[in-house]
Amino acid sequence: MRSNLQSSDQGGRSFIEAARRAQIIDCAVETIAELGFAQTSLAKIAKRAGVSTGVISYYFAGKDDLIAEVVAHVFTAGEAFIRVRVGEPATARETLRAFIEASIAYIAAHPHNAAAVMNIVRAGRTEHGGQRFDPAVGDARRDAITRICEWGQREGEFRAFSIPTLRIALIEALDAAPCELAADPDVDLDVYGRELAELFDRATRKDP
Amino acid sequence: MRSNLQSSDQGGRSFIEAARRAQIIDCAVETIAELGFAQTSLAKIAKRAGVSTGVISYYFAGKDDLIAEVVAHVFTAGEAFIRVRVGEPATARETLRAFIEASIAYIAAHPHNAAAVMNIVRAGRTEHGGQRFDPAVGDARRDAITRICEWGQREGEFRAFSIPTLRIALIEALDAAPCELAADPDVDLDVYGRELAELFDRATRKDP
Amino acid sequence: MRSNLQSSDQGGRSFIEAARRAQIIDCAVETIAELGFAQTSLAKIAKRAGVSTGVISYYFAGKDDLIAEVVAHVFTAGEAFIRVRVGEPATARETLRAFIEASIAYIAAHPHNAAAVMNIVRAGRTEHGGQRFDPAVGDARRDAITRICEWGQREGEFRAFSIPTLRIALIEALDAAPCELAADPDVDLDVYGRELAELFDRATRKDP
Amino acid sequence: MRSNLQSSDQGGRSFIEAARRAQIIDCAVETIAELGFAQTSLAKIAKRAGVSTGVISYYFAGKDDLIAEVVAHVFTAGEAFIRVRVGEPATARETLRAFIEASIAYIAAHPHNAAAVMNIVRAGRTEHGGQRFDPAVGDARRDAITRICEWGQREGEFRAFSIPTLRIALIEALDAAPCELAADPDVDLDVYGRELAELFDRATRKDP
DNA sequence: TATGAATGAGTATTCATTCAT
DNA sequence: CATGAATGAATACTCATTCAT
Repeated sequence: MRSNLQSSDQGGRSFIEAARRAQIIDCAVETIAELGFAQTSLAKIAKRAGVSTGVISYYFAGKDDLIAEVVAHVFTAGEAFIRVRVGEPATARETLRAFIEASIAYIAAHPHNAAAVMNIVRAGRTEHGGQRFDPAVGDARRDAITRICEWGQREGEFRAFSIPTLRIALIEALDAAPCELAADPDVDLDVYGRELAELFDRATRKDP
Repeated sequence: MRSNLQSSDQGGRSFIEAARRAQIIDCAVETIAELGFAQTSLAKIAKRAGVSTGVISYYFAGKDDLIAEVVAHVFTAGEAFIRVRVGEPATARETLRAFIEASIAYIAAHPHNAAAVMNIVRAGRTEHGGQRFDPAVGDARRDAITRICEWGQREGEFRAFSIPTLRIALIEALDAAPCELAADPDVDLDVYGRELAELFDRATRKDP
Repeated sequence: MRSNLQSSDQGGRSFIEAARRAQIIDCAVETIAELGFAQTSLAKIAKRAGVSTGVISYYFAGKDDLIAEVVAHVFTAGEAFIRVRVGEPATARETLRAFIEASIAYIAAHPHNAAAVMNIVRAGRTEHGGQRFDPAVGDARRDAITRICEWGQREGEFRAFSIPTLRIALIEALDAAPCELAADPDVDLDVYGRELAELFDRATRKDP
Repeated sequence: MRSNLQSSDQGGRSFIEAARRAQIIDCAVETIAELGFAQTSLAKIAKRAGVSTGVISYYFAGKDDLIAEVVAHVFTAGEAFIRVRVGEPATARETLRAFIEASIAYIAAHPHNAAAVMNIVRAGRTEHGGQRFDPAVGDARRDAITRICEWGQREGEFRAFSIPTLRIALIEALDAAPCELAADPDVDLDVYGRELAELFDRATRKDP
């Protein structure tokens, strides 16, 4: 979107618009995290946001669009958080550990975000297994894991495992964390993150 | 009424009843596997079964009852399948590998069953993370994994990892398989199972 | 059961039929008295009777027919009970008192019968106020009251009140008893009957 | 938002809302009065109102809420009507007569209101005789009758009858009026009211 | 922009009734 | 005679979406 397309009152409209959208997305996150995706309706989101239901329809093309934006928003924030945390370790092994711990750290830092999105992603499979909301949204994460694995295998740090299999196992283990946390708020995510890092380090590294 | 009449009557009745219940459970499985749990209604299940919606209410106390029976049916079948496949290996390591490969083999053998139940279980989280349909249904599997891990650690085959963490990672990796298969029917579950077994073997075994 | 017994022995058939009908009517009474008319379904009646729902349809033309028979049965029994109790007093005043006390005595003797029928009668008004089930069923009672009043007025025992008005007030006061008793089982119907008799005696008698 | 804007906004909103609620309550009254409570569904009420059934759910929490509002609305209106009509007579006897005649006058003035509510109240008894919709709604009337009786007995105007018995008889006689009127529109409620007043005056007053 | 009233399709569930066995 | 499986209409209620204001 070019700024001149924003047209007449660019700044004002887009500021208001961005604020409203962000507010609605936040309320959607809270509502889903609290009630579960299946129990969440636009009316409840609107109520939490203190606006009328029409506002949501005004700013989003529909429920699916809102949900897709929720997912995109959380994934984007998560990626940024994780990228900063991971930094640029020298080895693939270090990177993988850092990636796992950073992923869990994001969940610990924003449990509602994570819970909402996992709720959506896991609930929202549709015809023939496709994800319902923007299947591309997790691509960056999948690509990141793939790159780490390829790097490690290329460098001889990692053994010759099937990357897709590892990727699935890792993503699922990460995505389970919000559910576990929601089910038992006393779960220590630090421990979970460290244990997971150790687990996947051993699973991937070359025999000594 | 003579006893053989009685019993044949009962046999006939319970045969029809069992057949109808099985048919409806099957159709529920198919529908959920195809459309996803959230998109599945009793009307759609009934339509697939070629009966009126009233029939479902006639044989099941309600939607939750039907879903619970679907889950119970699939889990029970899965447990039996896995128990036979696993047999009684001599070591915990062997048992863990066998358990993982048997679990994936069940999914390969009954992909719709597995897809439906995973869909239900993952979609059906309620307000505070609790599972909606008979949370006890997965207990047997959780217990089995826990016992294998405790056995291996006791015998010194396994290192001192956190059993809950491993259990979560393993269950999630297994439960992801139906989704992956649904998303891409060309996925080779044999490979997935073997890779997973190797992955978790390395993750759990004591350093050589 | 052989067909010649079946066909030739009408007594047998009508005995079975009468027994079944009586059994179903009884169970309908119990169910309505316990659950209320609106909460009563044929399935519940059948369940209480230990028969299948088809049996009810077999012996009664439909739900309305069954309900009408329930009402008729209870009214008939009540009339007989009351007729015996009232006997043949010498004066209209005595007869009115006896009628009131006998009516309440019947309710005390068969609270379920009375509760069920009052539930039906009061719930079952339909378009434009007509009673839904056999409006003629209460005619005998209405006629009886009318005759007593006419007698009393003719003989100069009663003052010149409006007979329809008194009849309504009296019937309603009698029919309220089962409800009161159901709402509070400790209600003393003896007292209620005597008080009502005194009340209507004073309301009808000629000034001394 | 300035207060007058606020109030005009609220006024506008609550005007539409109040109007719709009133319209729906009216249609519910008409439907119940015409078809009877048991035959009344939200769909029929909505159809009469010319709106979709969703509108009723929009303005009322559910069927029970709507019915409760119907009852409350009619009872409130009735109480106000009766209070004005009765005024403040000097004696308990006069008050009782006035109360009875005013009660019947209200029914004559708003026959549909009265018919609907009586239909609801009489149909809506649940399992153990309790009233289904806001049992407290008739308390004011019961209290009023009780107070009049206590007053009259204290002052020596009334004889020593059982107040609960009289109260029941009186309320039932009043509540029967809408049914009688519905069954036969030619009934002269003026006569009915005067006759009832005379009847209960004689039933309660002390012997001369 | 924002409202909130209104819609209409969709939800699970209940029930009187029918009918092959 | 009796069963109980099956129907199909009706029930209250929910919700995403639209639209006049």
